[in-house]
Amino acid sequence: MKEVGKSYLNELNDVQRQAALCIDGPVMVIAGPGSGKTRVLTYRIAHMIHSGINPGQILSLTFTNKAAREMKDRIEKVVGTKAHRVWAGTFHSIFAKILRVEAHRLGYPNDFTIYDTDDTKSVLAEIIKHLNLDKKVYAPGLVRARISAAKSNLITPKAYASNDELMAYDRMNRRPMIHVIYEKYVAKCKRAGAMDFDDLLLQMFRLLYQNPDNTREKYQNQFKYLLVDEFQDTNYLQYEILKLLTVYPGSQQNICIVGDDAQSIYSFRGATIENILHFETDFPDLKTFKLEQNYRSTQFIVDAANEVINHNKKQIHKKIWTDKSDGNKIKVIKTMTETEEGKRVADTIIEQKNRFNLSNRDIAILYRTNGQSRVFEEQLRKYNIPYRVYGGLSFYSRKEIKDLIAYLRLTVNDKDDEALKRIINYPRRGIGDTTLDQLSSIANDNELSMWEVLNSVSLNGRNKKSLGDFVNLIRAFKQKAATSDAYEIASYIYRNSGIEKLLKEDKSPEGEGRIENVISLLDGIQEFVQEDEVVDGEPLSTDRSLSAYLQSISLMTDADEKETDPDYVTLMSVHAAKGLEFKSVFVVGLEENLFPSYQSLMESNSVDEERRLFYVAITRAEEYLCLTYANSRYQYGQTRFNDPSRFLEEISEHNLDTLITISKKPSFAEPKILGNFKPLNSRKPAISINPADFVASNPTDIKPGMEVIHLKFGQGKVLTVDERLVATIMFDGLSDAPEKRIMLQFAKLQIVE
DNA sequence: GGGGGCTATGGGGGG
DNA sequence: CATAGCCCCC
Repeated sequence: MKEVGKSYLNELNDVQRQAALCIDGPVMVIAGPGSGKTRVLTYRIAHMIHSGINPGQILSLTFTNKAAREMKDRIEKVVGTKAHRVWAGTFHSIFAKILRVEAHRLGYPNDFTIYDTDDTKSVLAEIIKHLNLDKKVYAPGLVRARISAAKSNLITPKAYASNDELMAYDRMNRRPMIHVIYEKYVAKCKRAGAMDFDDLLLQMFRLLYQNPDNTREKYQNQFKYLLVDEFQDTNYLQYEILKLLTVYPGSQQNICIVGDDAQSIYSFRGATIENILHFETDFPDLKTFKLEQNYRSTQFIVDAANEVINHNKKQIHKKIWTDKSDGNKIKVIKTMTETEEGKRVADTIIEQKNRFNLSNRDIAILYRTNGQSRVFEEQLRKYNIPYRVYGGLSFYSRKEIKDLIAYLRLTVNDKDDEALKRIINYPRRGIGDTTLDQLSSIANDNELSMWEVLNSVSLNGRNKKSLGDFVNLIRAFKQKAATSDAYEIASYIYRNSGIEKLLKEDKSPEGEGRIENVISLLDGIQEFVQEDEVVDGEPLSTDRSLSAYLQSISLMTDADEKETDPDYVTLMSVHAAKGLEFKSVFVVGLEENLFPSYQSLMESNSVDEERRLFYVAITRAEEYLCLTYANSRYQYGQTRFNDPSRFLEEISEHNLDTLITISKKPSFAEPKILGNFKPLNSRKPAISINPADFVASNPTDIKPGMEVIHLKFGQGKVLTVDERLVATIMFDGLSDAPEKRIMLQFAKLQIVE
């Protein structure tokens, strides 16, 4: 598309155009789902650049790297390669980039390590152990959450200890030592030259607030124009950083925030909608725009979404509407088990592909928890439908990848104790737990890194050689790293650390998969080194060091990886789907205790957040929306029976397609046997099998020839019972393998009178 | 110090 | 059900 002048502005509606053109002073855009928010942001930036603003002065913060990359691509289509000069990225990645230049002013090395959640928990576990605290009471995950919340609210360890509310809360939960752990954790990270995810924000804040060498003015001048996407998901700390960058004498306050309170789904990591309210008072000259027209979805979907979200009381008033009047009603599928749910979804995908000529890439399956992906994967595989699972175990969290990366990390930053602990005995070199404990104790007591201990203290007999070999190995790597690019050193380490040899010993398919993964990691490093893009006559990046590479991947998630063949069905969590859209969307597992989640039902108010999450889920759909739930679900080693999700009832019937009740044999689903079938929109949620009504018969009473009901398999006839009380039963409802062997002592059978 | 097998425990979303 | 952690034995 060749653009002359500013004709791109014709592609915006009135409100969108006003929001895009209003580039001076504070602006707030409240943008409903599918309202063209990204389009506004894109054209706004394009317009800025067209108006002569230096792209390098524009800072555009998003929540995923993917969103940032998309935006850059779209800006590039309008303004050309100058788009690359825009600072666009996530809060974490942009700040990490800045801190790589500035960290030394705060007492960190510029090539600091970024600790992921696992590293953090491992550091905490060590501190908890060292303090002789019970690790069951001080569960690292819990402690991490407390510390993370403190950092996100700018509460230092000292402030934490003198904060009555926090201390009282910890005492009440019998964890009065959290503030001590917090203090030690901060010190230990600093000693290790490491920042956790929260530190990337916190240290950026310190850099601006404490202002060493006038860094505050430097970045205030650097970033004259700020844009923040998904503002409802920012936390207190992020907001304070934004204020430091924009609120100062003489500032033009060119900051544009875009958000939707109805799509706030990250309060668990400290996001607060309060920020929107504060924004209005902190920037009194604010101009507000509301984008209310939904261009994405058809009428039934928009209506349903409005119905659902209106159950939340606290909201910024807006009315989302669409002019796409025709469309398909929302399909609801109920199944007996989660396996059947997977099968029905796969069937429906085949049907949609044939009837509506959809490609795989038009289709997404969205779930509340990553663990739900498995059944859908199995069924899609059966039908040979290509799919891609996002989230869950990311490439970089695979063991073999983490192992090699740990070598790279230690080579770059020898103070990185977490990396050292991971590889000091991998591959095995006879350094066991005892030695490791001693090392870490000495390190803790003397406030040294383990590497420093290894290099200074003379260790006793038995391990002397293996420890010495390890030190020499890492020294050799460090020496090589000084003169090599990231790829050369990484492949050198792969070959010489013993990892290659170890992996090649394993001839199993899994083992070969691990080698492939490591090879593709090395390929990725090579790609990084060979990056040759030139913008405005300058190379995009010049730093090909290992350190630069590690930083580039540490904030990457699975969802950010490049597509090779783009025609896949997408499987992802609802959280990960935010900002995306698909022609056809399946939202699965709509059951109480799953969506809304069990945890959310325990805490007051958090059902509202689950509802917003559901709102996000259904508004991803353009034309076809299908909601599914299963009557029973195998969870945590047992069959659970959950009511249909309350959210289903919040959609009125005229937006829904006929409820499909699925069962191979109708008799299985007949109310007269199992009872309690009710239409979906009745006041009380439908409970197809109420476990409370089910009375298990005494195992010894069950004899061959009897008709029995099984909670999961339905009705069947007992064929035999053996001496160990194992019955063979022929179930009416099971077509594949109707004969099941049931252990009567677990009493899931009721005799039919 | 290493490895196998058993038990207890947890169990959400992500940068 | 998965995994971490523990115990026990080599």
